[in-house]
Amino acid sequence: MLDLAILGLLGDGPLHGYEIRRRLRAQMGLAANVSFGSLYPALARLEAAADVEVVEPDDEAAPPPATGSLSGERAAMRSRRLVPGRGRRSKKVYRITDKGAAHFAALLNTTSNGDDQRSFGLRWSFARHLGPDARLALLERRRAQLVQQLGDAEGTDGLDDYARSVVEHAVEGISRDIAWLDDLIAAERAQDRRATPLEEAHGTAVPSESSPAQPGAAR
Amino acid sequence: MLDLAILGLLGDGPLHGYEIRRRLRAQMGLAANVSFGSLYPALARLEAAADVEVVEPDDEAAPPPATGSLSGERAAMRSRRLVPGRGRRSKKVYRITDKGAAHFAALLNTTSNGDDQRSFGLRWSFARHLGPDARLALLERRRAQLVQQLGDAEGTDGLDDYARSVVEHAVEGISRDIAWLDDLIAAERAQDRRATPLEEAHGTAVPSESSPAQPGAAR
DNA sequence: GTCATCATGTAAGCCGTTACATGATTGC
DNA sequence: GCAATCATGTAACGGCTTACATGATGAC
Repeated sequence: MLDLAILGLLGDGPLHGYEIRRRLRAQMGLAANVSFGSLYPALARLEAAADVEVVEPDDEAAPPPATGSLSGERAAMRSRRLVPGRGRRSKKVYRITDKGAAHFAALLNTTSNGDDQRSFGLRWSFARHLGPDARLALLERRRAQLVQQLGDAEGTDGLDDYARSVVEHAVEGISRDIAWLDDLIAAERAQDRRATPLEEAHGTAVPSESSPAQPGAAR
Repeated sequence: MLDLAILGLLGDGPLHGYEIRRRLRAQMGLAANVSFGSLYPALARLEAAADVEVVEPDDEAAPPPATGSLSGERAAMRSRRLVPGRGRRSKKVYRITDKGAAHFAALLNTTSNGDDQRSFGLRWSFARHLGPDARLALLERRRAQLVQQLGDAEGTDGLDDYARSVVEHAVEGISRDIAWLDDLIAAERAQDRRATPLEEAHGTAVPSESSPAQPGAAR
């Protein structure tokens, strides 16, 4: 799960560990309170597996700016600017490799993982890397989970006011999450219909980079 | 944290492991998906520490029904009914000891613990065992945490629609949680004022079992 | 008599945290 | 030059999950 997050962030441009952590806090589902004690070993592991590589300071022009993502490029520039001599210490900027990109796609499409709140938020953050079918599948799997959680809640008999308030608040939160998912599902369906106006939808399973995403209706 | 939950549930009457797990799913903040692999070792640990003890089948009349809590007593009866000969196997019903009750109080009042969502939900479920001051402190500590999380979120610049929808939804959720806490805090304050109408509040710090709880305004 | 469910337990291992140790950069 | 912050790393440890193994009970 950490690997997924790291590779996904690195997909927008090279970053160093400290910055990766900052973005995880700020952007991802939050509560993603990754500590250095897990982040750096994870980076080392990914480097050993050749999923990422260290960007050497005189290493420019290599990454084609085709994929866009201004923020990532800006961050890379900033870090390059901040390293004058690089006496074999200080910042270590990582870049994702082709192998890493493939690994990322595989992780993202893995259906077997237990999607708890964080896992779902993380995956949905990277939804633009998924095909329309995979997006819908992800949303509906999450929805089913939440519905089941609602079912588990049962009645609040025998609970005092404090305990009951916790359960009721939790139930409200889950209900709102389900409503949110329903909106997202509707938006996805609408976009799919727009993309293929008079076609019978058939085996378009999980194409990795089909429509340009950016539905504009995701709220 | 698991210990806290177990001891708290056992405070309402004897239970066996399977039932404890069922209640954790159903009642506690949910997502408390404790598995047997952690529950049973925890019970064994608590038993070794004399925080809980096994109820022997011909062991009745011992616990005075003073503390109330119908559901707990009913569960105990049921389990007793279900054990005819008890050939040294099947259900193991646990009861909390005085030592365990003290341990529970200590855990509940511990302020140092990192209160994430679950931890807070769990503690607030047991808020009736806390004094008015401790209750308010718990609420306000949690509120401060959420406010800080909101601050960490920052802007959503550079994010695509998918990632932005995740962040925005998370922010909404946190805002709602804060509003909920504000309601609870107001209710607690109102109740405190009702309890001590024309007194200057001074050193009433953390009395463990003062007012009979059940404020009736916690929603 | 056999199947589903209730019920208890053990073992291996992952994933991540806390605490510690250290070096580089920047502002005052 | 000193402090605060940025930045990277290691080591010990802990909690919880998964998978496995087993026994009792009740329904049909």
